[in-house]
Amino acid sequence: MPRKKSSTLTDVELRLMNVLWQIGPSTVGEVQKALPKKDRVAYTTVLTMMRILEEKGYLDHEQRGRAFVYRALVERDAARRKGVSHLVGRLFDGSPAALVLNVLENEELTPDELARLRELIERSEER
Amino acid sequence: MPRKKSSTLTDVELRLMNVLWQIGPSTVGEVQKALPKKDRVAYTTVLTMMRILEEKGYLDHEQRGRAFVYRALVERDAARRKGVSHLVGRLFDGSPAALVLNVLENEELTPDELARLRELIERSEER
DNA sequence: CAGCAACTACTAAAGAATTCGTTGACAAGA
DNA sequence: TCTTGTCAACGAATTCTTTAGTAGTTGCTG
Repeated sequence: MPRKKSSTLTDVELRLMNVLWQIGPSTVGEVQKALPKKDRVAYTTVLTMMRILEEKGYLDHEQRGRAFVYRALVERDAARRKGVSHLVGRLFDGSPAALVLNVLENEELTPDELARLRELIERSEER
Repeated sequence: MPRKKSSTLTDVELRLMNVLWQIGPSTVGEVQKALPKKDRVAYTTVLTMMRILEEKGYLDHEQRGRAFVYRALVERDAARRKGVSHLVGRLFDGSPAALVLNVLENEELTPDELARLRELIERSEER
């Protein structure tokens, strides 16, 4: 039977969204030029993806001169939250704490980062 | 032109892998019955997915009587690490600390969990 | 004004993911 | 033996994802 539309941004979509989040509302050409040379795709590919992203409700555009200026409708932070909760649901039995534990155990954090996290936790514990 | 094969487990694949990680090596029938009724799929669907997962190297099987007993070749923890680093790369500029911060800010953790995380951090800081 | 450059719209195409049906083998029981 | 149930193999059908070409428009430049 059919296949369900993915509820999250795909990798390629995310590459484009990341550009928009970084440099703000941009035309297709600007977005394409902002892509790292490593995985730069054709102009028309970016164009198509932008159209699709707009169809999916992630983007908006308005005309500026002859070009379309695309703007992210989804905030980066919202996308992050969604991505995290998706991952937690799929791989961590719905337990955010398990995710954090996994990261702390497997990734090397700098002393600075550790200190900030500890403070954040301590503040949470006070309440 | 073409599309690249996804380097991570897809959602549907993950549903099956989760079953195998939970109940251990199982036949197709056992896996299917173990799926939550909510998103249970047809027997042959599970069969196909298991075959694909095996092709992709995530599973292994051996004959037991007439049935195949499938076994996960990828540990849950490895999949978790991979999932996390994928997410960090796509959404958190490669910063695991940013991910942790996001979780701590957005998810409610129990006092128990907070305490455990704090201890883990304190121990990391000592070294 | 001819021609190039930038842009959008439309089209296409091919691989990937997902879901099952059909078929045929085989075994245990009536 | 015939039936019923379990199982794997195969492949069909459908949608999604990703990439990009072609055509046509418009504006700028020499």
